[in-house]
Amino acid sequence: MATPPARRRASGRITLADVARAAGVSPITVSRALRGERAVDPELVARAQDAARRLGYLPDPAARALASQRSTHVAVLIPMLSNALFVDLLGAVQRTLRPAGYQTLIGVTNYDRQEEEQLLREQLMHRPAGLIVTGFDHSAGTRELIERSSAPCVHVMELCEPDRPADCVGFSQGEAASAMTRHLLDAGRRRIAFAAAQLDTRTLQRLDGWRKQMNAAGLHSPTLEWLNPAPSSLALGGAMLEQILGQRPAVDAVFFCNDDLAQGALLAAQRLRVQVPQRVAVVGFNDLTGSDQMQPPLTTVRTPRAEIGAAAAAMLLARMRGEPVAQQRLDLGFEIVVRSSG
Amino acid sequence: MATPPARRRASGRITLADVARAAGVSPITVSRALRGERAVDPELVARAQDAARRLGYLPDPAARALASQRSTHVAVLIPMLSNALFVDLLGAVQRTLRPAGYQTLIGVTNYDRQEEEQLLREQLMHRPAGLIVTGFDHSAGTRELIERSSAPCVHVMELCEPDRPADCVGFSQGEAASAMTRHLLDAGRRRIAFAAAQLDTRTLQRLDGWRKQMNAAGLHSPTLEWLNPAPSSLALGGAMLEQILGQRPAVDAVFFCNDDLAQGALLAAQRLRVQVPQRVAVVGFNDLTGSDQMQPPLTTVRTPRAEIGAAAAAMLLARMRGEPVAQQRLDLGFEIVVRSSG
DNA sequence: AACGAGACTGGTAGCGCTATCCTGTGTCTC
DNA sequence: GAGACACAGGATAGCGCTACCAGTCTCGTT
Repeated sequence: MATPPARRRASGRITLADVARAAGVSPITVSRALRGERAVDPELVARAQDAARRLGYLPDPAARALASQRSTHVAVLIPMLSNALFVDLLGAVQRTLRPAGYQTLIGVTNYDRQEEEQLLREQLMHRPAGLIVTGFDHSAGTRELIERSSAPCVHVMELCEPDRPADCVGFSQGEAASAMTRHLLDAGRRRIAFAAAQLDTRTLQRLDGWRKQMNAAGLHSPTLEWLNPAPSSLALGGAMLEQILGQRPAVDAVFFCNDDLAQGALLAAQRLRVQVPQRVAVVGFNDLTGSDQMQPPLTTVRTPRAEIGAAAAAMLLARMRGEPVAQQRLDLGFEIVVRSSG
Repeated sequence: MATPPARRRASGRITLADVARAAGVSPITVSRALRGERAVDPELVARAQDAARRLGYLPDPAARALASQRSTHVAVLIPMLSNALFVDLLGAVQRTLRPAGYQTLIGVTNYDRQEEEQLLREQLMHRPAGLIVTGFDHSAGTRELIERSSAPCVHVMELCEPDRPADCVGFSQGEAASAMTRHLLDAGRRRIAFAAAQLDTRTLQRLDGWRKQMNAAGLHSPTLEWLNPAPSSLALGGAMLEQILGQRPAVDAVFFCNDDLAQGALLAAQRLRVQVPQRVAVVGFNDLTGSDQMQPPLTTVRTPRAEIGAAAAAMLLARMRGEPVAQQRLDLGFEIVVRSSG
C-alpha cells in the first residue's frame, strides 16, 4: 500500500491551521488577526483570538522568523555582566522588551572590539528585530554589520556627536566628570588625581572631563593621571590609592573613574589608616550598590542606567514598529551625590 | 507576460543551495557534511566546507529550527543578575556553550516561581535544545513543562535527592553551612546567630545545616535565628547586625547566609564601633568579590559557581548530543575560607 | 446604472533547512 | 555467482508561518 509519507506528525503542536479550522476562517486571516497587522473584520478577529486562546495556540518563532525574515529577538551587546552598571541597564531593557514579546539575546563583549564583532555576527544570524549596543566605539566591521543589518539600532550610555546623528540614550560622560571635578575644586581641593582602570572609551571621556576642569583651574599636571589598563576591581582601587599617596603625598583628592575602584580605595584607606576625607578626598562614578554603605559613605556621580535601559528599549520598540521617535538623541543627565568621602 | 512570482529574492543570503552548487554536490550532502551528522565521503566534506568558507555561508537558525524542531538556543533560568553568584555561573555557562554553537536565552526569575514558569513557557516556544535551571524548587507547572519539553535539563547549585535522580551540578548547601558552623564552634563561639534574607530554598538549606550543628552542640535556640524575607543587600546586613547585637548582646558570632549581608554587617560594625571578630565574629557565604578586601577580611564559604556553570554546560552538551554523561549528580564541593572576621 | 475605489479574505508559493525514503554502488557470504 | 547487506548520496516533502497577488464584495460617485 502506497501510504503517503506522513512523517513526524506527532508533534502535537497547535498550528495556525488548527486555529483557523476552529474559527472557521483561513489561516492567513488568523495570522493577521492575531498580529493585528492589517484591517480584519473585528468579528473575525474576536473569533480567531477566541479560538487561539481555547486551543492554547502559541506561534512558532522559528517559522515566523523564516517566513518574515525577522525574529522576535533583540540583540544586546554590553561589555561586562560583572559590572553592576550593565546589570541594571540590562534589567531595565528586559523589563521593557519582554512584555512587548521580544526575547533578549545578550552578548558580553568583555571590552574587546573583535569579540564584539564576532558576537554581533552570531547574533545577526538570528535576524534580530533590533539591536542595542554600548557606546560608539566599535570596529569597522561591527559598524558595517550594524549598517547593513537593516535592524534598528540604539546606542546606550554615550551620546552621539550632534553632527553625526544616531539613535542613542545616555548622558555626557565628560560633563559628568567635569561636574565632579568642579565639586572637588569648589570644596577647596587642589591636587586632584584622576585614577582609572579598564580605560574604555567612557573612562577616557571622563578623563577628558577631569582634564578640562583641571586645566581651566590651572591645576592640571600629568603626574596627577593614574591610568591602569587592568580591569577594575576593589583590590586595584586599594592598590592605586596606596601607590598615589606613596608617590605623590601632596595629592589631596582622588577621583576614581568608577565606584569599584573608589570603594576599594576606601577599604584600603581604613587598612592604611588614611583619613578620608581629611587627608584625602575619595570620589567615584556611577553610585553603585554599597557606595552609600561605605565608611565614609562615597561621594559619587549617580548615573541613570536603569532609565537609560528603559528609554533605549522604548525607543527601539518604536523603531521596530515603524513609529517615529520623539528624540533621537536622549540625554538623561547625571547627578552629583555628595556624601562624606569628598 | 506571466512572470513567475519571484517575490523577495534580494535577500542576498547565501543558502545551502549556493554552497551545494559551488561544491558540485546536492544541498542535503552539504547539510550533512557541515553538521557531521552522517557518514559522508571525507573528500566531499572537505569540498563542502571549503565552498561554505569561500562563500561565507552562515546557516539560518530559524530554518534549521523549523525543519528540525530544535533550535540552537539553550534556556537558562536564574533568580537574579544583581547577585554576583549568578553572573559568575552564567559567564561560565556561556563560555562553554557558545563555542559549541549554542546561544543562551537568559530568564531572570526574581525568585518568583510563577514568574519562572512564565519565563520558561516563553523560552520553550523557541524550542531550546537544552535547559539549565537553578535548583529544584519549582512550581508544578514548571516541572511539567520541563518534563514534557523533551529538551535535556540540568539543575544547578543544588544536588538532587539521591533517590530521585536528575542531572544536577552543585554542592550541598546544608553541609557547607554545617561546616562553617563547626568552624565557628571550633573557634570557641557559642552563641552563634544565623541571619538570612531572601529565604529561598538554598538559604533554608543553609539554615538547616546551621541548625543541625547547633543542635548537635546543644546550643541551638530559636532566638538565634534572624530571618528576613526582604532581598539581601549591604544595608540590610548592617541593619540586621545592629538589631541582633541590640536585642541579644550575648551573641558572639553571626553567620550571614550570604556575603552581601556579611559585607554590609562588617561596614556597619565600623560605623557602630563594634570590634570584629573580638566582640562578635561575622562570617558569610559564597566568597564574593570584595569579601577579601573588607576590613577585617571576611571569613566565608567559597562556592564553585564558575565550575558549576562550566560543568553543567558540559553535561548539557553531552545530553544534547546524545552522549552519555559520566556523573548525573555532580558534587563540586565547597571550601571554608578562614580570614580574620571569624 | 455603470464604474472605480476601498475594504477584506483567501490562494499560492515559498522562507532555508532537515527527516525520511529511496536508489545506486560496492562488499560480503555461502 | 547470486542474493544479502551495508553504505553513501540524492530526491522529495514538508516544518509553520507570512509576503504577495488575486480575487470578492460593498459603497460612493457621476
